[in-house]
Amino acid sequence: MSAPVVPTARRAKSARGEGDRLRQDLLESAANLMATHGDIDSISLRAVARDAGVSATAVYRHFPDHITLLREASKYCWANFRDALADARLSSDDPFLSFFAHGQAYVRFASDHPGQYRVLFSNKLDLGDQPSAVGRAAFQLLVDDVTAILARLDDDRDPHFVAAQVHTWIHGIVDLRNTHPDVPWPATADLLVGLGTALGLHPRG
Amino acid sequence: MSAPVVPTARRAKSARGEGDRLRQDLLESAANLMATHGDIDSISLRAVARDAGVSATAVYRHFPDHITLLREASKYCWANFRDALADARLSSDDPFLSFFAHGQAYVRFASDHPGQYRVLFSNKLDLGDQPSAVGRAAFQLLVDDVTAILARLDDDRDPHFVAAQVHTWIHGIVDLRNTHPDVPWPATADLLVGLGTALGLHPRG
DNA sequence: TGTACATCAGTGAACGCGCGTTCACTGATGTAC
DNA sequence: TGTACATCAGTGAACGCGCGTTCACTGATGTAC
Repeated sequence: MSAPVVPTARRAKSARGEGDRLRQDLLESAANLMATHGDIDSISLRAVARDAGVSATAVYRHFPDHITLLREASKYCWANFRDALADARLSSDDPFLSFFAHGQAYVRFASDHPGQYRVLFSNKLDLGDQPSAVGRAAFQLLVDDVTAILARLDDDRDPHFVAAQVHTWIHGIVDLRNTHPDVPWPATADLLVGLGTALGLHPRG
Repeated sequence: MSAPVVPTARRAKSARGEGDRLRQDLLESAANLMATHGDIDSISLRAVARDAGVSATAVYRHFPDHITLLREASKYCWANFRDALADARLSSDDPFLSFFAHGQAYVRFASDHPGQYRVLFSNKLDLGDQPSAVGRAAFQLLVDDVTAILARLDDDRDPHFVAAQVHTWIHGIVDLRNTHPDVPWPATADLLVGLGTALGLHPRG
């Protein structure tokens, strides 16, 4: 039923005190597997170990069990997402540009790492509070952008509501494109411009 | 790792010539498992058989293998979706009412059968052409609604583009709500009204 | 400077499990004569 | 009307597999004396 199991090259043993390197490598491997596979809880501990070039038992030196490995890998994806958004932060304080840059970073993350994106926003695994804290922070970033834009436009709509409109719509755009690449969707850029127009978030004039 | 395996009540054997009843029951069971589980390709043949109260080998009387069972179950979900939309068809030919009824039916299907919805719109399984034919038909229904509405409004936007806007947005709304029920989203009804307003699809006056 | 020893970063065999699939079978029911 | 037989709708044991996890181990490296 699954792909044939092909061991990758054996990983060189870490030097004395550098044992944490394997931990990072395992998280990387898990994130890569998510990126290609797209579904978090069918990724096996042994597959992650194989991808990292290490025996399955070596994983237990760094994670107490399978589920914790997956949870930590999910946090790792959230951290990547946060970094991608942070990198898009502009020195300019133009709220329209900031909004646009964040939107672009969001869409790019989703299309560059579709599996990781699915882990973040289409994940059934119970992960505790930490990752959703990053999610809330990202949403707050969006609320801030929208608040600044509405202020510039003298628009008295509720920024939280408009931010929720933006998020639900963008998610739909990138999720449908990721899961149905065969369907002839309009270009993402056109849909994003259309979003800004429909929601009245473009600069006037 | 998984839930303990509890056999359900043994199913009574079908009478002579009614062997196809089990086939339907297996599809029902698979759809139910998808509805609770939400992920199609980690549903085992044995779990479906167990849910139907039948031995694993009995499945092979109706489906050649595991993957075909899942594919047929996916088609079954698509048929359910099509029926849900068809039931929403109104005798009225008011395009605004028709659009609203279809939207409501879409959202209700997604919230009543989140697992089946995920199978339709967030599914990685390769299923051939048949189900996406239903998907295209459903999208065409949406295009028809939008075309009629734009005609009434003397609006010259491209109906395909506007329909894609509607679909991406509605998908984002229901998908985020299904996968993140804990997040305090605005009410779905408010988001749908907001969608109609933002996209200029409400009747004038 | 040597050496005994503790620690670190792993390995490999083994377990019991659920899985998909194959195989030979069973028992009820319809049908030909 | 009886009876032999074919067919139907399944069952249950068995297989090899990958899985998560446990266990005893190995070999390199740092450290106390």
